[in-house]
This record gives sequence, structure tokens and C-alpha cells, in this order.
Amino acid sequence: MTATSARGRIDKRQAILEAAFTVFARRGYDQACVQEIAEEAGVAKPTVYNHLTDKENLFRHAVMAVADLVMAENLDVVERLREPGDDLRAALEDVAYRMSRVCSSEQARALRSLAYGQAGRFPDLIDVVRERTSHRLREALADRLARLSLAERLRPCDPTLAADQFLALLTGPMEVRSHLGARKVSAADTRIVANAAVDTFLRAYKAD
Amino acid sequence: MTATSARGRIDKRQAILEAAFTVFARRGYDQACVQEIAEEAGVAKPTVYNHLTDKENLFRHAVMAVADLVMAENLDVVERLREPGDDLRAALEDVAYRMSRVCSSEQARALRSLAYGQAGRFPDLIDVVRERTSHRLREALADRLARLSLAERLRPCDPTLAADQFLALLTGPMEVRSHLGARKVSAADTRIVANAAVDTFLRAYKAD
Amino acid sequence: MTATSARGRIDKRQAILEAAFTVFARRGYDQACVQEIAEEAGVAKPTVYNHLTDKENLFRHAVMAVADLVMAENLDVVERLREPGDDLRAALEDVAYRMSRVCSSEQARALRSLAYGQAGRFPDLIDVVRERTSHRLREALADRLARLSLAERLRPCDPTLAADQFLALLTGPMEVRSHLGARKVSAADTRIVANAAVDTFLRAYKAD
Amino acid sequence: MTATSARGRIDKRQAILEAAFTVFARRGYDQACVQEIAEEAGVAKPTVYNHLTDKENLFRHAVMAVADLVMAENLDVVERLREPGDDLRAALEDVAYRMSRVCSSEQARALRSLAYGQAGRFPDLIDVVRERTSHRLREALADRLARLSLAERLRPCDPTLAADQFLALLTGPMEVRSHLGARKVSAADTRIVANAAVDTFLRAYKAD
DNA sequence: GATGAATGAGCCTTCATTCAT
DNA sequence: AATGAATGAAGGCTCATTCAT
Repeated sequence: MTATSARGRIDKRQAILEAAFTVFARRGYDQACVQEIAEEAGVAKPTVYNHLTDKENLFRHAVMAVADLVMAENLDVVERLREPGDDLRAALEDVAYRMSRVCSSEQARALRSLAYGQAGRFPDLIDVVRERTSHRLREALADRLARLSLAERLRPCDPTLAADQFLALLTGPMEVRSHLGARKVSAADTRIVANAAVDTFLRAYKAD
Repeated sequence: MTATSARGRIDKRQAILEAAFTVFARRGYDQACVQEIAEEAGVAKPTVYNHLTDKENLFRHAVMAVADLVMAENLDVVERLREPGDDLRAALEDVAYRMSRVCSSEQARALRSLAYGQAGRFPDLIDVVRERTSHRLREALADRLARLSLAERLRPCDPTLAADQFLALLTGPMEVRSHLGARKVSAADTRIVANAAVDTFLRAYKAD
Repeated sequence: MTATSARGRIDKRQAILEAAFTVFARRGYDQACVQEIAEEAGVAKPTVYNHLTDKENLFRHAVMAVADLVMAENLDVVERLREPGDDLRAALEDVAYRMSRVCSSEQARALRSLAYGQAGRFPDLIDVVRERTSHRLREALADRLARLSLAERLRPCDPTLAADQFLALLTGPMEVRSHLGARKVSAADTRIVANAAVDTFLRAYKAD
Repeated sequence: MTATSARGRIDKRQAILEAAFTVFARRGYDQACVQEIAEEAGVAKPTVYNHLTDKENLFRHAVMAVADLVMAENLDVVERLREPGDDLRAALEDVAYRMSRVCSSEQARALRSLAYGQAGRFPDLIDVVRERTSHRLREALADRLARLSLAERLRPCDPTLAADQFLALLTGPMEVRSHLGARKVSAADTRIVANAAVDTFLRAYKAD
């Protein structure tokens, strides 16, 4: 019984957090009202407060939960570089494409938009989000690139810088094509951008 | 004189727009209250409405005015590539550095933050801002790169893609170092990022 | 108990509606501010909105509630004619007098004044009020007069027209004497007007 | 020149008053804004204040001017009873019909609506309007009826009461048919109401 | 623990009215 | 005398948050 209750309680908290992110993503932080979040979660308003104290707290937790999700997906993609196989270009293109897809997902876009938009009010939050997403991704990627460099499949280089540039070559043009996230980019266009990024990256970083 | 009046009126409108951008940048769209904007501009609240109808309108005009400013600065920088001189790398490094500085300015950062954060509520505004800033900058840069390619100082390439990648190599790492705009990046660090961007760019695009 | 809560909620709604009518009657629709209504009802402003959405809605409900009250009183008076007794004149005088009193009541006067004054803004409301007051009263009276005509205590006639004229002979002169509701008419004067109305009515409609 | 200026000034004042009544009639007192009145009159807002001090003053003058107009029309109609001719019923029907038409005019309806609606705020104004319209009309009609009674074309009676009742029999049913002024009553229906009023009136007041 | 009801605070907007020209 | 511009005052409405049940 207690276990069930506890489970039920946790589930309710989860439902509230998901509802919160949905509504924050839909309306932005200020326009989102706790009432709507409560409705989306199927609970009463005070229940939201019971579980998460504050609108601010609600925002923090909802955003960080999604940040963890997105990070996990991205790290997963990067793992693929651990065994790149013979065709390095193909491996990088695959990673680039899948990473682009992850970053273009509704959740990732909303996450960036919210974090960026509320940077002023939640200066610490943006750091946490950064740390959990870009930063860790960058480090993971830098690890892979360092190994590749060591294995002389890439030229000697600063792997962190290389990772930053790889990511920049990917996300910068994606933002242009998606109009800062306002439009969806087709799978085909994503592939094109990803391949172009890899092409430039390899021209700059290939061994020899 | 009439001229004085008209000038006075124009000045007041200008003052309001500037105050508006300042306050919007400080608080974000929703938290910014017209009262505070009026105080910042040194006028009474209804005067703000006399000149700009709406909070929404106020936002649009304030944002677009700054967008024009930033664009002008960036276009100015790009012009430098019209006569690159003998040392192409030096010229690109100069452009990259100055462009980074412009994009790191308080105004440019606030502009991105506001546009990004309010993309949901002002979907059309973000397009206008994009067109007036990124897009036009990208095209201007693409023009220069095309000429350089034609002059065989860069390898044959799609100049628009090259421009996108040049900008990405610049702004991506800058965002990482500025923690999405939360911290200032020193002139020295900016120089490092700019040079690294140009290095990678030239490795990928140099002639031969 | 739940009963108590529900009752409490209903009571509060009732209190708000009554307060609203009081304040609307005192100030008119536009001058009445929700703040004052809330104070009059002894609740906070948002509570008013919780219960009645809108100033407009508040007005509609408050007005209709009073319209129902006044109607009920008037219908009650007309019932008296169901058994007029031997002295028809006396019965009509009695009805006329009491009806005049009802229509001169503070509430009825305020009701007319509000409905008339806001006819432009609430075109539908005026119809509802009319239907619930004048119209139904007229029909009820017409019913009685029709019976009296059938019983040959009044001459054959169009009972609806007769009802209209009976009411007109009553309320027209009452309005003159009350200066369109600005002054109270004494019971004695009311009696005089009522008797004069009945006298003229009977001269025009008596049997033979 | 001075004459022309003076004339021009008077014309402008007139234009403002007419515009004011138009706008007040259109929106009601509170919703009417001085800005709109100024536009309707084709002048600037301060000019309105130069000529008429106040919104309140503006209202008083505009309303009284129209009250005078309506009164003049009504008195004109009543004059017709000075020489009723042989067919008294026909003469009364004619008067009743034309009076109904006057009272159904757009201006008269707006006048009643405004006066009634603002009775609370302008208690004195309603008296002035009453005096200039109903009261004087009633007296004029009473005069005619007194003569007719003296000439034994009506039975001996209190002429003021008779006048009140005549007017009541006319306007009461007209209000019913016009839904308190919300709908126009056709000429044919007006004729029917007028004839019915006269019929009842004559049954009650004819000589013999 | 969950909820219906209530509230304090705050913001956008409008308008009558006044200056300065 | 007429106007463009500016303002003080006020009101409708929303929302995060808290009680009482």
C-alpha cells in the first residue's frame, strides 16, 4: 500500500513536471499560468504547489528534467564514434545527422528557447542546463575526437576546440535553415547540412 | 519653430524606443512594464501610448531599431573584405574579430535573447529580425567570399554555405565561451576564437 | 459540511449579485467599478470575477435577478383579479394601486433606468428584461381582462390592447408625477393616479 | 469680417453640439469620448473645450438643444387641435399619429434614452428636459382639451389629467411595440396604435 | 494529500483635461 | 482662436499564492 502510494505520488509529480514543460514550451515562462499546468496534469492547482512549491521551482525542475533527456540522447549518439569503423566520413556523417535530428526535436528546441529567453531571470539555471547539455556533449565529443587524433585518423589538434567547431558547423547552419527553430527542417535538408558540416570539418581536421 | 517641435517630437519617440529596448533587455518582454519604460524615457505613461499604440508595437519597433543598428555595424565590418590586401588570413582574422565584438555587444546579445525568447509570441518579428541581421549579413559575406573564390584566393565553393560555416565557426564557440551570453568574453579570448575560426575556415576553403 | 460549503458559495454569489445591483443602481453601468461592488459585497475583487467572469456578465445577471423579483411581485398582484368579487372597480383600483407601488419601488425604478440607459450596449438584455417583466405582466393582465370580458363584466375587446392601455394609464401618469423616477410619489397621490386610471379604463371598457 | 468670424464661431459651436449629440446618442454618455466628438465635428479636441468647458457641459447643452427641437415639433403638432374641424375623432387621430411619429424619431428616442440613463448623474438636467418636453407638451395639450371640454365636444374633466392619459395611451403602447425604442414601428402600426389610443380616449372623454 | 474558494498585487490601457505654440 | 502633445487618475482583469475543508 505504502509502496503504491509512493509510486502514485511519484507518478503525479512526474505528470506535473511533464505538464509544466509542455505548457512552458507552449506559452513561455510568463504567459504560462499555473492553472493551465494543473489542468494539463489533471490535478488541482494547490496540488502543483504541494509538489513543487513555486512557479519558479516548477520551471527549474521541468527544464532540467528535459535537459537530462536531451543530453542522454545526444551522448548516446556520440557513443557511436567509439567504434567508427573504416569509413570515418560515414561515421561522422551519421553522428552529425542524428545529432541534428535530436537538436531539432520539439523538446530540444523548446528547451533552448526557454533557457535563452529566461536567461535574465534564471542566470543559474542556464548554467546548469548548459552544463548538462552542451558542455557534457562537447566533452564527450572532444573525447572521441582526441582518440581519433591519437589514432592518426585526424590530424593533431585541440580536441575541445575541434568539438566546438564540429558542433558549430552543425547547429549554426541548422538554425539558419530552421529560422531559429520556427520551421521544421526536412530529413533530406538535415542530411545535406550534416554532410556539409562533416565535409568542412574533415577538410580542416583530416590526418596529413 | 516648427522644426524644433518636430525635432522635439522625434526625439521623444526616439527616447521612448531606446528606453523600451533598455527595459525589455533588462526584464524580458513580460516582466517589462510600460510604467518603467516611461520612467526610463522621462515621459508619462500615456505619452508612450500616444507614440507607439501598444506594448506589442513598442516591442516590435524597439527591437527592429536595434536590429538595424547591429546590422549596419556588421555590414560595415564585412565591407573590409572588399579589399582584402595581400594577407587574406589577416584580413579574415580582422573581420572575424570585429564581427565577434559586434555580436558580443550588450545590444546584440539582448537582441538575440529577446527575439529568441519571444519567438513564440511574435513569429513574424523573428523573421524580420533574421532578415535584417543574420540573413543580410550572410548574403553580404557570401558576396565577398564569392569574389575571393573567383579570384582564386579561395577554392571553388558554394559561397552561401561558406558564409554560413564561417559565421557558425565564429558565433558557435563564442556562445560556448560567453555561456550563451551570460558572461563577457575578453578581447584576448575573442581574438583566439576568431583566429581559430579563420584557421579552420582557411584549412577547408583555401585555394589549391 | 459540504452542504454548508455549497450554501456558503451560493450565498456569496447571491451577495455579489445584490451588491452589484445596488452599485449599478447607484452609479450607472459605466461609473460602477468592480472594486466598489466587491466592497459592497464584502469580498475581494477577484472573487467577483471568479463567480461572474465579467463586468458585463455581472450586469446581466444582477439585472435579470431583479427583473425576476419585480416580475414575481407584479404577477402576484395581478392574480388578485382572478376573483374580482362584486365590486369590479374596487378590485381594479386595488390592483392598480399595488402595481403602481411595485413599479415605483426603488428596485423597479433602478431596473428601468439601467435597462433603458444601457439599451445600446446590451440590446439583447433589454429584450430579456422586457420579456420577463412588461411582457409577461401584460399577458397575465390580458388573461384576466379576457375572462372579465367573457364574463360580460367588461365589453368585448382585444384583451392585449386593453392590458397595454390599462398599464399605460397607470405608469404614464406615474412617471409624470415621479419626474421620471426622480421623486417619490406619496401613497395618497399614487392612489389618486390609480383611481383615475381605473376610472378612464372603465369608462372605455365597461360592459354595455 | 467680424460678423463673419462671429458667425463662423457660432457655426463651429453649433457643429460641436450636433456632433456631441450624435456621439452621445451613438455611445452613451460614458462611452462617448471627447476625441470622437471632436473628430465628428471636424475640430481639434481643445477646441471643444474652448467652446464648452467640460464633457458635462457639452452633454447638457447638446441634450437641451435637441430637447428644444423635439419640443418645437410636438407643440407644432398640438396646435392642430386649435381648429379641430367637425370630425373630432379624425383630428385627434391625426394629432396622435403625428405625435407618435415625432416621439419615435431617432433624436427623440436618443434623447429619452440619454436622459433616462443619466438621470442619476444629472438630476437637474432631467428636470429641465422634462420641463421643455413632456411638461410643456402636456400643458399645451391640456389647454386644447380644456377648450374642447368647454365647447362641450368633450365631457367636463380635469384637462391636465386628460392630457396625461391621452399621452400615456399613446406612448405606452408605442414603447411596447418598439421594444423600448429598440425597433422601429412602421407607419401602419403607428397608425393603429394612435387610433386605438384615440378610441379609448374618446370612449372615456366624449361629451354626453 | 488533494481541492474549491478566496485574495493581494500588479499591469495594460483609456480618457478628460491642460500646456505651449 | 485653434491645435499637437503631454499627463494624472482610474478601472478592468489576471495570476501566483494561500486557507479551510
